[in-house]
Amino acid sequence: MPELFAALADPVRLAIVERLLDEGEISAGALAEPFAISKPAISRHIAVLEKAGMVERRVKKQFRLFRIRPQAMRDLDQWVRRYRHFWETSFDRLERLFPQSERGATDNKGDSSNDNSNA
Amino acid sequence: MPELFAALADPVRLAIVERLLDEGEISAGALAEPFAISKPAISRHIAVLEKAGMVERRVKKQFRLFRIRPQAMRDLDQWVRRYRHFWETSFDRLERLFPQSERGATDNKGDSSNDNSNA
DNA sequence: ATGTTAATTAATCTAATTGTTAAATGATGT
DNA sequence: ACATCATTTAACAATTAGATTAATTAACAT
Repeated sequence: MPELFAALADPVRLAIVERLLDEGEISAGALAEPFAISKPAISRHIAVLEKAGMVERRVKKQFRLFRIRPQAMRDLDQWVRRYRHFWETSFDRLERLFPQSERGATDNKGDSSNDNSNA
Repeated sequence: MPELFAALADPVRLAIVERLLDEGEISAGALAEPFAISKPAISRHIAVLEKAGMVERRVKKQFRLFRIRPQAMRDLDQWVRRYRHFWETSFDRLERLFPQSERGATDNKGDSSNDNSNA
């Protein structure tokens, strides 16, 4: 899983993936076109996606065509779903585990419970 | 989004996130314990998660307690859901467009197959 | 005040990632 | 065989990421 997330962690790669999801099968050259970076750079981004199992290739005439591996999307979906309960509940799970009573309690000398000073 | 994916792209950070999802709020020290790496290293991993909006902290006594930001999970869910149609169909969309006979052959010389690159 | 525990920041090193240009490979067409 | 287009590999420079140890800050407790 970390490798799959890493594949999506680069803005260029994420854009490539989103385009493949939207448009279907696209050649390496066509994928490279919208970007300001060189073709070899794109080629290597695609290689990262392929190694992570995010895309697969086929050869057609002189072109390499790439497409998303649906299983990769399923894997992502399943990871998120596994923790679905976390954000699906009416109010946050942690609000229940550590409710008000506990959050301002203990002679609040240094207890800045709600000190989200970095929000 | 790429920053959020990047936060999950490291095995240590992913393990931290999964533990927070399973167990709720955990202190920095307790998060560090299962790992063989140093505490400063964990501290920086947590900082990455925080910067990406994946976790938030609060201070309680001398401890910093961390928890998942449910919104981050919702963001991930929404990204995947946006392309739900891709893997939700009874069998893969691309399986239909490029069935077995055509797929993955490395010596696919001059494959002049049906040009269904766009659907 | 002083000591103790918790956690972060600083300084530094190594390894991995990302990009470039130039050369090599693969696939087609003449 | 040869020319041509599409893409990848090689070789290298710059940046970022991840780890370590040592020093510093923060919060309590005595």
